Amino acid sequence: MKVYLDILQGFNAQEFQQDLISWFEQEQRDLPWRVNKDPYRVWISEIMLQQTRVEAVKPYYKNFMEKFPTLTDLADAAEDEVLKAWEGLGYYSRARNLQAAVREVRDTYGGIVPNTPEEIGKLKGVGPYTKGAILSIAYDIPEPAVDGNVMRVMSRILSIWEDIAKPKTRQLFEDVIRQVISHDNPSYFNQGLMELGALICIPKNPSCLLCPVRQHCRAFHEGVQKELPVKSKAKEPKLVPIVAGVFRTPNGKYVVNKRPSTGLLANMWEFPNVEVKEGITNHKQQLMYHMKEQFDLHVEVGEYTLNIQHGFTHRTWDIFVFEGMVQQEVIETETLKVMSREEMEERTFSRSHQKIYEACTKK
DNA sequence: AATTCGTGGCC
DNA sequence: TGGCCAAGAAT
Repeated sequence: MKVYLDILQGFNAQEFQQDLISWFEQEQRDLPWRVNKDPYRVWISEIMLQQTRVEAVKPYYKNFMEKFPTLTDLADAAEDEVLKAWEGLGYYSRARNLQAAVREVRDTYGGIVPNTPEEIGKLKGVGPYTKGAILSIAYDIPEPAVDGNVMRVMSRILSIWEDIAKPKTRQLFEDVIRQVISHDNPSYFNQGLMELGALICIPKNPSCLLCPVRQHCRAFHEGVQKELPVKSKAKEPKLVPIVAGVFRTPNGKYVVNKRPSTGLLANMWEFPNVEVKEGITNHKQQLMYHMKEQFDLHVEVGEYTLNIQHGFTHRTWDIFVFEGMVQQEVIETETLKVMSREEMEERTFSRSHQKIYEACTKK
């Protein structure tokens, strides 16, 4: 905490609050979730706005409020109906967690959204940001609500050069906000910071000449507003070599398996494959060994066919594809099947394996 | 701490 | 056109 005292040295928090809040009173956008402070309505908006743009949320929010006007309506609704109302918004676990949390409020808190950090923070889908947003906006409680906007704005205002991509950095900004938040109007203070980040203090080419708090902004005075915030890029994806086998049975069908129900590409179908262990150069032999170990299948591996690269956020698969034949009858299980082309068309394969499929069935 | 989870808009 | 996101949370 001592470190932050240096950051706030000479910063006039009170004038900053006034300028920010006055601006928000004047310039705030007319948004459907700003008609009142109903905690339920605020809650829904905050969940929908997670990682989602305002313009995308608007129509969903309106529709959602017509279908589920009160907390009780949402709690009593069928889950399918809720998911249907969420269809197209993305991050669907938000909808499931939201309804579970709303039911928790109905059953445990008599239908009243709790107003303490401890209680509200326990609700499913309510993390540090959403907790502070509901408490401040709906209940006028001076809690930080630190999202990407707030970190960008405050890193410029106070010239903070910590990497905002690191999870730990959010804690620093929460501590800073606790020191400078308005206790008279925490709602407009928090919303003002986010609105400023959305309209003026935008990521690229911020409109500093229109900014209501530029006289408080250290980055502006130092001319480094475009250098902030510091946000490290995701590190270069690691190249992961993989050997995959397109094995056919004597009657022309294909051997495929289903991925585990958790983790990367959960439940998707694919051609049998294995990550190449470091130092192993004999791909053919490793694939044969994998088929024996994993599926107890003796296979004959033919010649190397093609190479495919497929990118994810943090890794790139470098797939070496071999074609081959199975030398015995395949015992099918839930996760290992022999399929014709027609049967495969009806299953879900990951993109990478669709590429393999197309390449190997073209001829 | 690192991964995963969706979608549409932007330059 | 393809990266880069945008009012994060769960695991």
